[in-house]
Amino acid sequence: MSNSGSNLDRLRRANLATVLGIVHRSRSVSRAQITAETGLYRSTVGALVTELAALGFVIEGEPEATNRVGRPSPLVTPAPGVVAIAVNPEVDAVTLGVVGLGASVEHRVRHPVESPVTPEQTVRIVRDLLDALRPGPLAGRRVAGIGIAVPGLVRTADGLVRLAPHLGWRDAPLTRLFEEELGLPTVADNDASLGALAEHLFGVGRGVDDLVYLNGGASGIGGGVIADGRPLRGAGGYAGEFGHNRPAVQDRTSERGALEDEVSRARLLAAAALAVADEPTLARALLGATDQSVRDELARQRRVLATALSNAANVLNPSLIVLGGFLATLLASDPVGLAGLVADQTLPPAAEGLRLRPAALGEDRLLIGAAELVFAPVIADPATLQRTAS
Amino acid sequence: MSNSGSNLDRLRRANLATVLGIVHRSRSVSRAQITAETGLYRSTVGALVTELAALGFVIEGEPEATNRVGRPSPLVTPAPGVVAIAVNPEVDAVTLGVVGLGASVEHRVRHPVESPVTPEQTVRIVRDLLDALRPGPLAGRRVAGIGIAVPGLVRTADGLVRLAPHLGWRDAPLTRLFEEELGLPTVADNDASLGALAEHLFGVGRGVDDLVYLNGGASGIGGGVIADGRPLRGAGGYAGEFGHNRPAVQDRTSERGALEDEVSRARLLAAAALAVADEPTLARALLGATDQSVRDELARQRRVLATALSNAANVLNPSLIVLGGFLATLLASDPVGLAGLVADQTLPPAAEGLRLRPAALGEDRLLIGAAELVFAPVIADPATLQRTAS
DNA sequence: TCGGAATTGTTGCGTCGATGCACATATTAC
DNA sequence: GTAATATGTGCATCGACGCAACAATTCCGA
Repeated sequence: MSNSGSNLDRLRRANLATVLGIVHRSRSVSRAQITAETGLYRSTVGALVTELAALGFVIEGEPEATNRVGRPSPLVTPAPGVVAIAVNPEVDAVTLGVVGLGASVEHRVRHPVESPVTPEQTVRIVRDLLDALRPGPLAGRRVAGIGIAVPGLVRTADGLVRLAPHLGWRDAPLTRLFEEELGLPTVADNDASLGALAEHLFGVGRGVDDLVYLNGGASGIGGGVIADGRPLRGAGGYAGEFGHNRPAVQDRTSERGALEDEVSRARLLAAAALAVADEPTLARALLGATDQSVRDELARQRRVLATALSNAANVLNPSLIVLGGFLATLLASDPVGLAGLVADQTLPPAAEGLRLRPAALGEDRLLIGAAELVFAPVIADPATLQRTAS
Repeated sequence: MSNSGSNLDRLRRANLATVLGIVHRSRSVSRAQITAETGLYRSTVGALVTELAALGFVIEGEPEATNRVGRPSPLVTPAPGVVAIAVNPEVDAVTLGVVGLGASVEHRVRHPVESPVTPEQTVRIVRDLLDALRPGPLAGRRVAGIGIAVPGLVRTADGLVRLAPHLGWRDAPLTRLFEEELGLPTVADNDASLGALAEHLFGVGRGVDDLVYLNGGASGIGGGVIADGRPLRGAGGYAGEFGHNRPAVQDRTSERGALEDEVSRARLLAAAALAVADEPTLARALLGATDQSVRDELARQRRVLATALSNAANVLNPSLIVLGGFLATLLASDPVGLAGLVADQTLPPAAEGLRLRPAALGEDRLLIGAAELVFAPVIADPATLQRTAS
């Protein structure tokens, strides 16, 4: 109730944020490009970049060799001194990443576990991993905070994990635990929402302001939405749960009829007669199959998926739908066919501008998304991050 | 590519916009309240209000009689001198409204037509209506522009009506026609999207930043979404078309299976054995019915609607779903039952924070929404609107 | 090889918006 | 009637960006 007005301080902070955001998203830009993109004057951009450099966020390097007249403009790049810790607890492992500005994943550790971890165990594992990294990748670096990609519903306001069925978590105060035990600012969000964010900023969705991301994994279908260039979170932060939607299905094969009951990795494994398989293996088996039953199951799942995607397209009118995990395999099994099914059930004007694409970022996706969560407030107000080393 | 930076000009404009926005949404606030809400200093708010008054957007009136110590703070209210023209072409009439800041509908004219109008006829009707109003309600007022609520898909970027099936319009350059013929800046959007905006700002959705609005009319079901306090438009502006979605339906009664095929006013009229009826008549007939077949049809439609609403709630996680038209009647026929069906199919955390409510604004809704479209840029930059009279 | 054109960094100054103090003003409480 | 409280008003100050002039660096053509 006391902050909608703006003053010189905020003006400065907003411009610092704009410049740092450009450097972050572009990974490397000349000062002249920043001038053009912001519309600010040369001298102002100079001062802003100098301040960001003094704060340790960017470094000014040698100009790029461009073949144009005029004085070369120095290249501004993210400083390697600031990193975020990205954490992704899953049923079979806890993955930790050290991610710098510009979404550079500088280190990744996968810590396998035999049974799903508790929140407390997750904290301990992360602490041990961080202790091990401190002499190496973390030496002399400022840790801006910890970002956690949770396979479940996270109340984003306070990082309470309301429900993570496959981990067995329920109303777990995850970020509070991390902040108390590790003393680092911690934020958490749903994994698929972070995947959407990562693909939007650094993947196939670069420059696309309205996209839907759907990921198919062993534990179901998760999703995230970018609307008008910003993550769509909803009132509590639970938005994007496409997997639990009930689309119209011609020949229902499950009782509940939710998207993730009808379109599932388990059914694909069964159709391909595989017990367990990693994603590339499953994709090869499915895409190379000549067996009619396999192709029928692929076609059935494509039909159900198409209706769900059309429902999303009618409501959200994205210009891009990004598919990850086995949903990318479903797309690859018949890209034109799936796109046609979607177009048939989508209002023509909305269908016109719609593309379907496989996700691009691979295994770094969730780490980049989780780091983005950490960097967002830092970029929004660079001056607040303390200079004290980690 | 040259505007993300901010400067003193923008700072001033942003603060003017903030203050005018507060006055617009609150209809009447004291300067002290503005000071508290913006966090700006007294003297700054004073200067801003004075400038807005000089520009003719607000007036400072007598302080309200509050029983508190201290010097009374003058009341700031929207000036009646600035109005928007709201237009809503429908199959059987063209409605025009004169709407002031603060969403005050000062005048409304309904111009019945025998057959659906063309875009060109709409322009002519509006011109004639405006000519008639000029000596009266428009005398001495500045017209900020024209906002059109179209029952169809509108490409918001340029106001091209891609498809308005019930009017028979297709790729009609509506706003261009208006601007050429009437010389007033014109904007257009889907009617339900504007309904959502109006309910968010001045209806049941006041203060709710994440809501879904669904309206049931004779021509089908339209919808609009407010996400994070802003209208969700999508890439082209076609978002919110819930009516064309295909939710899972237990006993499908239509071939296509779209929501608006299964949940329709025509089926309710048939069940109530009415040929034609206005909304209150239909509501009375349905809610007072003891006939089992009527109650069965209501229950059937509620079941289908519940699945569609759950799908929306899972994806968008709103804290409020607003139902208008005959959908409000469906809600009224069993509020607890419908809410229960929705909760059953929605993820528990998302269902927890979700309310279902009937729409509040009545027949002014679309006019207010359309006027909002006109006022938005004016509020964002008050200094641009010319002082020249209409 | 050299000079002109083009582009961009650098520096100092001007402009302008918000702030905060001191003071004036208006109301309530006692 | 006086004290306390809250708010409007005028003025000096601070600080951020824009601008103009100059310097630096490159390309290009004679």
